Amino acid sequence: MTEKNNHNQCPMESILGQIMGPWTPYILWLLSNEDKLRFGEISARMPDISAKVLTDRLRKLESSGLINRDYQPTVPPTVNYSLTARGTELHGVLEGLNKVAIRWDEEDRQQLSAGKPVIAAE
Amino acid sequence: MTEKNNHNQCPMESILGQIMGPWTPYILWLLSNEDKLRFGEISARMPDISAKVLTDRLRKLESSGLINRDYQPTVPPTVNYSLTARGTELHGVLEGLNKVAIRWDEEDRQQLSAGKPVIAAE
DNA sequence: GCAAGTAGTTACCTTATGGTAAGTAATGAG
DNA sequence: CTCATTACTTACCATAAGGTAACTACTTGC
Repeated sequence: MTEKNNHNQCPMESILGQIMGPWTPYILWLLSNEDKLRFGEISARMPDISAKVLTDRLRKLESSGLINRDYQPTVPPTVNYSLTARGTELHGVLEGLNKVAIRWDEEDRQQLSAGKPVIAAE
Repeated sequence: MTEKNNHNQCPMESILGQIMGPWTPYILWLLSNEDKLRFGEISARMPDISAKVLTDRLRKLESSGLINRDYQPTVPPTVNYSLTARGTELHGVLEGLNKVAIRWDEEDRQQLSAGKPVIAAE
């Protein structure tokens, strides 16, 4: 990790350390929309992440208290992930971010179809 | 980068690719509160980031169109960074995140002073 | 004429991160 | 008896990311 340990300075740094990093917020976003997903379902929605890394992210989110891991010892095993109460508190933020994302995406599309290059400034 | 290129799938992935990653959202958070900061000021507020990495993050944010770089050829040089119009659109999201961060921080402090260990579950 | 000050850049090296492939457990199907 | 299934774990290796130190430019102050 680059963002060091938590509990040092401002709360913002601490929360960023928990939810930032590759894939992590996207996982939260998926779970915040579907309330329960199996490992394989998450994996299918994120084809570019390897099982190793996905496991790692899920473990970290679990130890931060943001997601629950529900292991059912069926054969083959069933593991469901869902947001904790704390995890659901991020829903509003993630939704807000998604709205911005959609807006920018639309703007960029229009720019693109208008013939302009790629980068939008100012 | 791990989150690959942009413009593939959903807008969320694209925006996360731009603002995610170590330090980046914190830089945006700083700029979204102070509307203009010199390189050295950002650096002072983030003592753990090296000049090399900070430069890299600022360049990437600039090329994403989220911040402006205003280089004044004084001696010694003055370089001011500020959010672009697009960059300011993240203010609400960052503020929302900060509110959650502060709430969790308070909760964790109370748990801590109540004697409980470290990790909060469910 | 030497140091200071800002905002970097560059080279070099170490560490962290991530991918791939193989293995594991338990059981039901064929 | 073997395969398929799920959700991993482990070992091994390649690449990416980041730190440190040194260096640049230009002018003012001493």
